[in-house]
Formats: sequence, structure tokens, C-alpha cells
Amino acid sequence: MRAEDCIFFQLGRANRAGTRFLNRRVADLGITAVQAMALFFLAEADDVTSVHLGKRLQLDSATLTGLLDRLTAAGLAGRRADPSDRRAVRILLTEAGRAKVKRIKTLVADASREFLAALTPEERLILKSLLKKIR
Amino acid sequence: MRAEDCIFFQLGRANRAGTRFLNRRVADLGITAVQAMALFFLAEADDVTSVHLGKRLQLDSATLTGLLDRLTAAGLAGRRADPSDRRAVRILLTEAGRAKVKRIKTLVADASREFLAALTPEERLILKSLLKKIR
DNA sequence: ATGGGCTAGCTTGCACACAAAATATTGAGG
DNA sequence: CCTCAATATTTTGTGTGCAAGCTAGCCCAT
Repeated sequence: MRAEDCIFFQLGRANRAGTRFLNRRVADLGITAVQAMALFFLAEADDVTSVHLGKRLQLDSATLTGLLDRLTAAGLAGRRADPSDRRAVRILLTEAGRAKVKRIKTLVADASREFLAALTPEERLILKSLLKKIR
Repeated sequence: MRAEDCIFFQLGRANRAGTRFLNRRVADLGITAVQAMALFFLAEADDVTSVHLGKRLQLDSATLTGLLDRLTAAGLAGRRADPSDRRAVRILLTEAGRAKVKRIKTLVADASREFLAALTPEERLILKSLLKKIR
């Protein structure tokens, strides 16, 4: 098999292209692509633990520590103690974070359309369903 | 749109899953998933410049500097001066690197099959062709 | 021949990403 | 109650990734 045909390489290449693309789009908001997705998820389910958010984002807890540090430093999210479990932390969106999510959603939707412009609507659905199958 | 349905998130999740998977498989060889792919490419086209390899791997030149440093330190690859362009560097596989590629190819092929086990052969072809379209 | 734009590669600085280990806390069983 | 395995989070160390900026070398047009 040729290296170009390796699924791991193809996934990596597509992901790098997507990340670069989205990073440039959200740079105006002063955030990164990953931060945009994290805020997007938090807008849907706030006041969750780090573990819970990690499972949704499929990110390591060590990665989340840094990510949340940066979102907190930017005033977009915050941590508060979990009242029922002193090990846990509950993550909250700030008002500034919640306001920014509105713009993020628009940017991400536009970027998605443009990024997938070469695909027909059916192909987009197929791609998404196939990506979901191999997680 | 829900965050889970965002193509950037789905690509990232699939890629993280693939990278984790391959990293564990090639860890026995003392290398990472990215290093395995770089050696795979070098086995097909040796004695190329850094720019050329970067285009094939779709990696930034800054990323390649570090990657090649590590492959060189591991004794798997090396740099030599380009005779016709004193700015350029030509990248070579060492004997140890070339020997390791044989095992890498087997591991990667096995890992690919297993990673895509949930997909039918047709679905695999479709996925690869769609990933190629959006690069 | 030489000035100036272009290219190759490296450095710096920052942001993911994960493994392994450390810390603190919980909860189940004796 | 006490122990101890399990869980939540952080820390540490290493390895990608990219933007921006640097140096050295190339080469075209004047």
C-alpha cells in the first residue's frame, strides 16, 4: 500500500486542513478552533464536570486543564467547586463567553459550508456518518 | 446545528482516535504515529528536500525541523547537503530506518484494517475518496 | 555586477494532545 | 470506623502543529 492511501495519513491531512481553515476564521475573535468548539459544546451543556466535557469533546483531561486555563484567562469560561463532590469542578460559561458563542456559531456554520464546498449534500452526509462509525 | 454535527469536530475526533490507535501500535518500535508515516513516505522517496517531504506529508517546515531532529537522533534518518543548492537539505533514511520501515508497513496495514473494521470495503473506499476531496 | 525579490530551512513562541504519575476525594466492603 | 480500589483533576514531560520572523543562498532584471 502506498503511504498516501493510508487512512491515518488521510485523516490527519484532512484534519490539519480543517483546523487551519477554522483557526483562520475564528482568529478575529481572539480564539482558536479548539476553543471555539469547546465554547460551542459548553453553550449546549453548561455547568458540567471536566470529565463530562472531556467525554463530549473526546479530549484527554490533561488537555482540558490547559484549554480551560486559557478560556478562563480570556474571561470566557470559569470553574466552580462541585457542591456534591469535592474532587470535581464544574465548568461555566461567563457572560462574555455566552455572547461570543453567538458569533462562533455563525462563523463555524459559514466555515463548514465553505470547507465542504467540493462535496454534494449527499456526500457530506455520507462523510459524517462514516466518520461517526470509526470513532 | 449541534456541535457534534460540526465537520471540524468530527474530523478532529476521528483523527484523534486514529492517532491514539496507531501510536499504541507503533510504540513498540520506539516511534510515534507521525514518525511512522514520515518513514513510510521516505521509504518511497528518499533523498528529497525538506520542502518536498513537507509537501507530501502536508506538514509545515517548522514541524518538519523537529520531526527530522527526532528521527536523526533515533538514528533512523539523516540530513546531507544538497550539492546543487546550498540552501537545501536532502533527507535520507539510514540502514536502521530502512530496516524499521518493513515492520512499520506491516503494523500500519494491520492497524488500518482493524481501525476500519466497522466499515465495509466499499465504505472504506468512499471515505478515502471523500477525505481526498476536501483537502 | 548588483540590487532586490524569492526560496529553503531554522528559531521562537504558543497551543493542542496524550501518557504517566501525583494529589485529593469518594464510596463500597469488611 | 477503616481500608482500599476507583474516580476527578492537575502536573510533568514529550511530541506534534502553525504563525511570524530570521538568515543564507539563489537568480532575474537592470
